[in-house]
Amino acid sequence: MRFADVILPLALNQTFTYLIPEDWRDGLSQGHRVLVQFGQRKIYAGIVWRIHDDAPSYDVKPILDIEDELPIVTSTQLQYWHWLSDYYMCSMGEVLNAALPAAFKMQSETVVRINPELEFDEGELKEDEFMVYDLLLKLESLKISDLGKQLNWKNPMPVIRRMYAEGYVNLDEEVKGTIKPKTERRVRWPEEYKDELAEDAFKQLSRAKVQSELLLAYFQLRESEGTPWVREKVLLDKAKANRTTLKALIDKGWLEELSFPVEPPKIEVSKGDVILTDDQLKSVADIQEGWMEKSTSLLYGVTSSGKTEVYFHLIKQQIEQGRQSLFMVPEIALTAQMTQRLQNQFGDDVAAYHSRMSDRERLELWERMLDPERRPRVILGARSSIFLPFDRLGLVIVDEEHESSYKQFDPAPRYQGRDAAIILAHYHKAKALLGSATPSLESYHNAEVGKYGYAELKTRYSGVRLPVVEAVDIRKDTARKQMHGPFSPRLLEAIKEQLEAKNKVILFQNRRGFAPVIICQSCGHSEQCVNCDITLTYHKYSHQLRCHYCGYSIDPPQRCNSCGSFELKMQGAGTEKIEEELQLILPQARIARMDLDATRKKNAFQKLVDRFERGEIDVLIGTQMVTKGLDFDDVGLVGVLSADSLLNFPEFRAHERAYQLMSQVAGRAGRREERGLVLIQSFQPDHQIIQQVTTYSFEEMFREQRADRKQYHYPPYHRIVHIEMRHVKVEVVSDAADFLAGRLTSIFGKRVLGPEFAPIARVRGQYHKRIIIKLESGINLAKAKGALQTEVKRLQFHPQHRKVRVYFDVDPQ
DNA sequence: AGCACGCCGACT
DNA sequence: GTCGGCGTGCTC
Repeated sequence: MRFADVILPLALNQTFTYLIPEDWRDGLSQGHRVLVQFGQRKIYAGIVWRIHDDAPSYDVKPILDIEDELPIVTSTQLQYWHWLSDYYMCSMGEVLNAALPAAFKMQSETVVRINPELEFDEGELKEDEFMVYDLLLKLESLKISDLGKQLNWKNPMPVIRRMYAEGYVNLDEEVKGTIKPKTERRVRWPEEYKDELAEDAFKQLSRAKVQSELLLAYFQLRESEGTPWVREKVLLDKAKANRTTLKALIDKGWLEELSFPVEPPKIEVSKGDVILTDDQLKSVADIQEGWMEKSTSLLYGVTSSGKTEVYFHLIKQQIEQGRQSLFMVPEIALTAQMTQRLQNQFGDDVAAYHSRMSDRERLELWERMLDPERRPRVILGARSSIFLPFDRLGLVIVDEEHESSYKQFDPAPRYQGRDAAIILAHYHKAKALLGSATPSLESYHNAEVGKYGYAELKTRYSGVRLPVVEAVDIRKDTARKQMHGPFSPRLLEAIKEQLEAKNKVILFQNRRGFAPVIICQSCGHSEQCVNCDITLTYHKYSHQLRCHYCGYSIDPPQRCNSCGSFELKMQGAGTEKIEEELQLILPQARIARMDLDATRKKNAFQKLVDRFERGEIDVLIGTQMVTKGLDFDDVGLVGVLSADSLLNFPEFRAHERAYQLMSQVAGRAGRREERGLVLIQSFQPDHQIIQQVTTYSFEEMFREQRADRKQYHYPPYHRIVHIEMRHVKVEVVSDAADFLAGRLTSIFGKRVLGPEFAPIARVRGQYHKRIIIKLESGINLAKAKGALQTEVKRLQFHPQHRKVRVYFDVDPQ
């Protein structure tokens, strides 16, 4: 008897053992996708983790089906996923859920149908049973979840079970099928016909002018495309005919039709060799020298220094050795631009992978990567691309490695994409390269202590000089009431100057804490979310007050709900509001916004970028988005509207992040002939971070911040684990958190902080408490995590604490 | 996580 | 007395 331990896509910390039916004994291996029953009804597709013949002491269920001929997950992937689940303290099932494209995930649903065998009188049905019966007469089959929705019942299962027991209905577990490949129709001149027969055809069609033109067009296309199977769409376009005409030809037997899988369009390769400057060659050499002894190198390259060319050069080397490269970027928005550049260089050897792709596209890439014949050698992806089935991976590049969006927060696995990518490289014995214009403190530290190799790229090519960065003190302007909304006179003057000189302007507004809220002017009340401890923010496009956390939304009130006053005022300076204000002051200026709302639609980001590039926009107002990897010509001025919100953010990386963000956005300013200008408005212009930004003192910032990190026990000297506890009742979480913190303190001593309420104490109706563990480097991490897990499990034995949900976040943001 | 089972308050 | 709410425990 052979058994398979199967990973199920659930948050359960174990695999489940199933019997392998005789027929498949030799055909099943690790990484295969199998269909299994779990519990009394549910059917899931799981992944085979291990095959063995140790019969368990309990009854096992058999594997119901094998979904694919070959394993869809490689053993390297499984090992790596195991590391992820171990390190980030989550189940393999949770990793599986994050890793597999949705099209691979299968889950059964119970479907109800009327039992056709049974004869019965409708009169014998109870009222609720009749409602179900009546619905089924109309709809034939129905998922139980849909049935509940249709009848507006909370729990339809008891009624259904009763009806099933009486034999009125049948229940089936139906697993939704996998996505079929996208197809397109093609037509051809029937194979058995000689070409001479065409004369007969045209003779027969002499009175059907459109049809004979269509047939003629077919023969022309067959000639020009060199294939008998001509795509219908191409044919119809050429002949300017419609499908009815074509159908007539097919019916008469002069053409035959068949569906083919869509072939991806061939990509033209411009192949212009990557020619590197001396500086770039030097950094390539430095990177490779780092790789001699270390697996990871850091490339510190200022904006516009040509990091991309260095990346391309290294990727090209990998291709020459027949190895794959993963090129990770932090934002989906950036993949479109970069895919284009990569494809120009490497043709259809390039594939992209990110969350905006359809299920089918993601499935197709996965399958393509499993196929040695079709495997792309360059993958451009967002953080989730670490899960792909790589083979012979030689290089992992993490661009803009300092970006906080590499960290996945919810749901688990809460992984840091950059760190996970380094481990991915390790599992493939590949090399990793981290690149940034403002390296993260951790990476720069690792380079300095010799853990990473290090290379620099400090000259901006094309001779563009770094912009002048100036702090604008808005304390006096505010006191003297000289501010025009969010604009100081200095900034406004500078904008006007630039517009007169026909230069472009970028204005940066940090998103955090600047969402517009409606506040009562007499009592200070603002509308709160009913589920979360959060003020509802105003969304102009839907004219609604919305909660960012749970999506709860209401119409904006006419009068204050607390004191009844009609004096309600919009506050906060979101990008929308800044746009409006600036438009009032400068009615002639062409202003556009680049934020999450404005770029929600597909391609909206790219369209904005193109318009700005073509000079159709004078002023671009944006959030974090404008800081990321966009290179425009003729940006004369960059304005940071408020540095303070960045500096005062309550988290240990706030200062580092403020420096990075401001430096990145400043890097967007630059012109060929003149130096660009960057203005940073702040109430604390003497703040050391602002000073360091204006003087380009990365090194100084790094040392200061690192000293702080050391003093206050933060990374890279200490590792942080958050334990987050949630429950609907405050007392319940608080008691459990106090209890757990007490236990942990007895083990970890002063390494335990809290419990405290999370920054937003209540989300979706649940109270959040947080315990912070700070573990000094050098401590046995595995052992420490083991102890954490043991203590959390111990909560289960206390009835008053067991209902509290506990989540780990290792290396939180 | 999902789902079944079982115990207790609300209504016929 | 029945219904259905939710707390509890298990899933190979």
